[in-house]
Amino acid sequence: MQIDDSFELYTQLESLNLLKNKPPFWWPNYGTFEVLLGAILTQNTRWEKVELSLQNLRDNDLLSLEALATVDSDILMSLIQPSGLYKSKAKYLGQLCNAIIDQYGDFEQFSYEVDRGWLLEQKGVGPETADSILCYGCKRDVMVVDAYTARLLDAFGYAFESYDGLQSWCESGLIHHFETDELANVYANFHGMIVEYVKAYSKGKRVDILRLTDQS
DNA sequence: GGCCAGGTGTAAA
DNA sequence: TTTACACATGGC
Repeated sequence: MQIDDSFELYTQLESLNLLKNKPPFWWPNYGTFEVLLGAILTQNTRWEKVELSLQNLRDNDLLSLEALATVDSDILMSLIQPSGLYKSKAKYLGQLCNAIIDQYGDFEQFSYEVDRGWLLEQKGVGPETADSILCYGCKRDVMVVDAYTARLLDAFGYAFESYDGLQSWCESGLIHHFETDELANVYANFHGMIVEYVKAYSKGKRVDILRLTDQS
């Protein structure tokens, strides 16, 4: 069996109830400033390590735009050390927080006004991080794709040349099946389901798609 | 012990 | 314009 479009994949994933024990819209603290931190900290790093760093920041009252914009960089580095790549991440986080304050004032305004182009201009923010911030932090109708997404679709015989190509395939199959104001939540859950599926049903780098194809 | 994780920036070729 | 490597920690 083949997956013809992303809507078919989406409905198959939904039937597996993969998000039942997850936070709403998958990413912890969806729609808050904390998502922005997680998006940077999780780069090439396991989420459990990000949680350690976030807890360190919380214990030091640093989970705010203003606090992170001014905190001493040595302190920041030591608190996010569990997530690895901590020197770069500390620098990028500080710069990003300062840029947001300069450009938008606060996180709420940022979340309404920021666009993908502005995020991509910031050091340390590539396509996946930008889209994670837009989708899970700013509640925008943007689909995050990543190595898990590519791996799952590879198992169905799909290959994409670029991040944008993969993203377009995911979004275009869904866009006509939902109301415009539903898309942000649909994309958020879709990406979350993909990650959870691949985590649950992979052996090494091979994804077992039988769990999906067996459904129908 | 080597490969990998919810990537990105930079410098060679 | 593509490719290779560094960034850093810890799980398996």
